[in-house]
Amino acid sequence: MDSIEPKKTLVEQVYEILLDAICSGELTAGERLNQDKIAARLNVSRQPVNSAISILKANDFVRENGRRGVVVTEIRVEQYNSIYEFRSVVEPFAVRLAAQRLSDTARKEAQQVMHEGRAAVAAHDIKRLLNADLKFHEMIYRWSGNHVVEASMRANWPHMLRAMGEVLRDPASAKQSWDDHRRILDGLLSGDTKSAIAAMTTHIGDAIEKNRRFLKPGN
Amino acid sequence: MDSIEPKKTLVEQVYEILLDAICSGELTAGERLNQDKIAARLNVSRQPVNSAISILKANDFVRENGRRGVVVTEIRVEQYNSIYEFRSVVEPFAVRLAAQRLSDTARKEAQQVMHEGRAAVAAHDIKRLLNADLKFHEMIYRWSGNHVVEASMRANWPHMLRAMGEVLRDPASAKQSWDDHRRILDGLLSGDTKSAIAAMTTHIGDAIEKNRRFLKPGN
DNA sequence: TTCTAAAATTTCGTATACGAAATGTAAAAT
DNA sequence: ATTTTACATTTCGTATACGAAATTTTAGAA
Repeated sequence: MDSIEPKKTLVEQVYEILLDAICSGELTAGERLNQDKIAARLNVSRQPVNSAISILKANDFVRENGRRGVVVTEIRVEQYNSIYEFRSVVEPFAVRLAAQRLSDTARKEAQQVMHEGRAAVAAHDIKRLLNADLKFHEMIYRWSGNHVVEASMRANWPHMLRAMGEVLRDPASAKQSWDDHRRILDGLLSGDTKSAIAAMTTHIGDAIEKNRRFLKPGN
Repeated sequence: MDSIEPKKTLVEQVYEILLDAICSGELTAGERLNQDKIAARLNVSRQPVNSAISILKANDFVRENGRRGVVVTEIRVEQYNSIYEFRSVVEPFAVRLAAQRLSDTARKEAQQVMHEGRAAVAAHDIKRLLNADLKFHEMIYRWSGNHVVEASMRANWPHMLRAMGEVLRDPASAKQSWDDHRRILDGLLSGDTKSAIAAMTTHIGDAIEKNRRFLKPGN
């Protein structure tokens, strides 16, 4: 029997909708958020919208306008560099931890995730690719058994989504990415931790390189 | 001329007050937060309290009760292990980055922070020690020039505060801690990056060891 | 007394109301 | 025509109001 799902409040729903809109680019950087309009659009009162925006602000997805209300926080290339610099240490670390703590169901789970990833590559579906990518890395974080690793990366992922769409539009990059994923999992599941870590390091290094190429500086 | 101070909203003020109460132990783990009482206590309406609690919930400082309202999230020893495991990689990394990006004012800043740290040790003042410790590590994060490192550690710091008080109550530990800090800064400022990183690694390793001794399992 | 069920009370999420500050507009003064 | 100033409008932060769900209390039945 499954545990009871905790019915989401309007605040949480609004938060998720707004965050998704920001990450997908529906709300562009610098764009102002009008509480009345959002409330009307979502058919709720202004109150849950106001609360949701407070959370977005606390998590740095929007910032004070100075004048009135808030605007979507601009992301600078510098911030992507920071995220990738961070990942270049944390992701291989997660692999190292995962290697020590692999569970019995890992192999089955890995198969499913790889399958979905390959399908997304074949389908050339950006949204699906982003989702599959998230699933892969979240799986590694989970396997690491370290909740702080999970939480820290989860905090950064929405920011990354805003850039990854660009990179994954290139089919060759998408395929390369899942070849890397394959190599990481092979290493992990065969007990060859060193090569798994090396594969992850390369994977992130490549991602940095691609971002540098696809993202124009000055953003 | 200084820029205009961004007057804090009630929501932000309430959030900070509640977070501080949680970190300092004034609100204990498992304790329920009553919106009406908090609002009355702080002389505000329930509305900003409600918003602040939404943020606390999103950041995992409180959790749904199941019955009514929210309670302060319990911290398990396992979570401290996760935080320290995380720090054992991120903190030396921050030192490595800081070494590459040291600014001109670093030496002066280091002196001030060390001075305050020594004073706090001498004064046997826990609150002051916690604050000085935070200041030291925040300085390193800042020097790293990586905002994600800064943000990730800032997210974890409140959780850590809840345990650090215990450890720093031991004067010997407090002194040891600032001897470590000294060694880290000496390495950084003299250009001996390797020994700075090694000192930080030792520092975190010691902290893990102390936590293991001071914190009873099962918490 | 102990159990049960209905009534009263709490307490939350959300809607609506209100005042203040910022923004927009239009008429008067230059 | 341009600038200034007074007035209207927008829009936010916060207070208050309201309904629903959970909890507690109360009262009657066993």
